[in-house]
Amino acid sequence: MTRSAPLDRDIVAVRRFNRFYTREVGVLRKTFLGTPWSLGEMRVLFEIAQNDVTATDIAHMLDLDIAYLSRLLSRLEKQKLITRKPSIKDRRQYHLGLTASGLAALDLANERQRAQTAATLRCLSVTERKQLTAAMATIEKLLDAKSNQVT
Amino acid sequence: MTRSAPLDRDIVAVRRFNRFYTREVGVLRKTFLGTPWSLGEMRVLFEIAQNDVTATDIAHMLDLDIAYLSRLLSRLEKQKLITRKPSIKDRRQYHLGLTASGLAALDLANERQRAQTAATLRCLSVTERKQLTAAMATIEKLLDAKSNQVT
DNA sequence: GCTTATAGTTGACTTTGTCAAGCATAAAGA
DNA sequence: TCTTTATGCTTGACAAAGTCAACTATAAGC
Repeated sequence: MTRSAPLDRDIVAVRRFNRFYTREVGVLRKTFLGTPWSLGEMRVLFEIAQNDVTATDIAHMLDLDIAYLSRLLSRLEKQKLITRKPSIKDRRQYHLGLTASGLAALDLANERQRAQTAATLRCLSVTERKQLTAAMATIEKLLDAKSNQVT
Repeated sequence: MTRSAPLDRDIVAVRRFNRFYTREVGVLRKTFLGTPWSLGEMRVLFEIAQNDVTATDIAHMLDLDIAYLSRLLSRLEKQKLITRKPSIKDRRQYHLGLTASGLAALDLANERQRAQTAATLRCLSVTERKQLTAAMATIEKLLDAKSNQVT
């Protein structure tokens, strides 16, 4: 298999960045930024906050196993972070909603994440921040266009 | 708490990129690109391939719990991917090494990752690829400088 | 009404990950 | 040399994450 040298170099560069960035972002792996909740719980709370969703909706959006999600939701309900109201239209479904505690948990996580990002950015000058966000926009644009082509 | 509007915009931009990129990279979460091994197993195999390492070395490099690692290594040994030779100098230690199968597994993962990256890049023009890698280099440079300041 | 599809639960299981206790060996100090 | 302490690794016990198959209840198509 013959490879073009410049493409090879680019592949190496991209893989290098992937490793770098997963390490960079990976801080929030275990407990979510010092909150008592995990990243998974947070993502589920976030989806529930968006709109009127069911378990199946969330499973699709977050690519979670429905069985795992069912137990996760039970736990969240036991912790009084969410409510499950049986649907009237379809009695197999439950409409999920946040409680006040659930909303507060989400707000806390949001603020923690904001603060962490802010701490990072404060070490940069205005010019550097502009460079950073421009570079991020460039990557998003190029990779998004790519995945549209693939799909 | 008063916030500068430009900083606020940058924070939003960075968090947006974080979500974007974790989604982008997140494909390799469960099984590693269709190989029968997990990301964790691959990372361990990768470290073992580097040089003459012990369990403690790997635990430090990958920030893994030594107990978890011990079991993971047992599993890899049972699968004939690695060897554990007792050290002569220090009889508490084991020198870890890859078997032929282990090396093959690593090669396969490597090639899969390469192929995936290549597929992404092939959708871009040479100019776009240059823009992409330049943007990645910019981000690495800015964020690495940042974390050096913090530390 | 019968069949099939869908929403969700439950049981059984593996993997990931953490913590504490324990064993053997090595290193340091008396 | 003998004791103490530190180190490398294993094991037990546990919780959370995640998968798969079986199951119940309801909905929808024919």
